[in-house]
Order: sequence, then C-alpha cells, then structure tokens
Amino acid sequence: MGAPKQKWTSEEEAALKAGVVKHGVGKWRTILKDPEFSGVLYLRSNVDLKDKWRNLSVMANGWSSREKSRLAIRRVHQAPKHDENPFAVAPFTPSDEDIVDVKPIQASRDVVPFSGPKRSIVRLDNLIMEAITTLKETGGSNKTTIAAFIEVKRRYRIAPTPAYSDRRRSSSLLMDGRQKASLRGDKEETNVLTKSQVDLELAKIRSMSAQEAAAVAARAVAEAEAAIAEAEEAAREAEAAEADAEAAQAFADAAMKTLKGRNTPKMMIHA
DNA sequence: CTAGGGGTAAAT
DNA sequence: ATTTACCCCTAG
Repeated sequence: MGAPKQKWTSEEEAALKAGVVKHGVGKWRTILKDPEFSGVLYLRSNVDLKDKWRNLSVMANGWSSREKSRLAIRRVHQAPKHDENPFAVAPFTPSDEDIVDVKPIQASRDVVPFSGPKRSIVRLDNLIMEAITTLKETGGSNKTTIAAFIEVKRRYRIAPTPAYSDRRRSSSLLMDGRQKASLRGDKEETNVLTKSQVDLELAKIRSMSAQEAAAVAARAVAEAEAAIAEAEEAAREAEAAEADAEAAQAFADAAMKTLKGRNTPKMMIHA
C-alpha cells in the first residue's frame, strides 16, 4: 500500500509553504496547478499536500507524536454554562486549526537558553506560519508583506551587533564528531545592511505592487526554506544558520513593529 | 474537491 | 517505538 516512501524534500516543503502563502490554506489543487510550484510538486497529489500540511502543522506545535488522543478530552471542565460562545467554536480548544499556537514570536533572541549544545536554531517557517495565519485571519492581506520580509532577510543580513566576529572552527565542544564534510566554501558575502537600510527596503516592499511582491515572496520563501533546511541539516557550526535565525528574529521584530505601529489604512492591497 | 478520521508501512 | 509518507473512506 504505502508507496515506497518518498521523503519530502525541502524544496517540496518550501513549495508547499510558499503555495500556502500565495493561495491560502486548503487550496491544494490550486497550488498544485500553479506553474510556479508544479515544477516541484508535480509528483505529489492534492491529498499529499493536505496530508503533508497536516503533519507539518500538527507537529510544529508540540502536539508531536500525538494525533490519536484528542477524542477523549471534553467533559471535566465543569464550567459549561450554556454561555453564548463568543465564537461558537468547537468544544475543543479555542480556535485550533492550523494556528501555530501563541508561541512567543520573539521571546528570547540573544538569551536563547541553550539548554543543550545542540540545535537551537529558530525555525523560520514557524515564524512565517504564525505571521501568515495571524495576519490572514485578522487583518487580511498582509501575507505578501510578511513573505517579502523573508526575502529581504535572506539577501541582506542585519548586522547583529559586532559582538562576535571571529571564530573559525575551534569550539570543539560544540559538536560531536560528525564532521559531515559538505563544507562549502561559504560563499557568504551578502551585504550586511544597517537597520536604516533595511527599513528602506521595507518601505520599498510596502509600495510594491501586490502581484510583484507575491511573486518575489513565493520564490523567496522557497529559497529561504531550502537554505534553512540545508543549513540545519549540515548545521554543525551553523554560522550561517545562526545568523539567519537571528536576522529572522530581528526582522520579525521590525516587521511586527511596522505592522502594528504603522497600521495606517493603507497597503490594503490584495492580489 | 476539501477536511479529517482511520490505517498501513517504511524509515529512523 | 516514533515519525513520516500515503492511502482510503466519509461527510460536507
């Protein structure tokens, strides 16, 4: 029955996410037909997309390893009171769906409690997901903006305080013996922009047309996702990944600030 | 077609 | 044993 198992590649995952960004959750067929993603997802079916999304969403929350223990909740809470539900949602948790929970979008940062010397890389996709879901449900059409942030973040790197500059392979205690080769020459040399410059880019994006932004964003998300996945996979020293994560957080910070503060009744652009 | 409840099976 | 990918079925 099960097909020979075909692990989803980062590109496919990215395409899926990008597709969701572009078309919204649930538009599997649409995403599949989009020439932008069909190139990568041509092997998958709409059901595959749905299932993958399900796995992705459900696991990105902590519900991991659980899926079959939910039909036993209810009761207990003796606070029934036929009160009029403000949202009349299901008896389950308030607004479940694909909402990525109320995870602290930027709780830590430099103070990341590195309980273990292992992975602590903040996933970019979680950030994206939260932003998308939140903004989509409430405001409406800012998904392109959010996605565009990623692009900016990917190409330019926000200078993360020159605290650390030099550190070339030395932390031997960081990783176990697993020098999985694949040590690319670090072609990194992306411009390191300053905050103001980034701000400028943001402004540019804001004035960008929705379609333009969407196109760029979709591609950017895919690329960013792929890059992150790659870095994470080979993340030993993960210099780039770390920087990326930090940049992402910084960017999220700036993004939220922009969206919350400057919430002028403009940019209501929609595709 | 989509959502979502199950299930099988293959990797880890 | 857990995760993960796919499949199947049913109700909208």
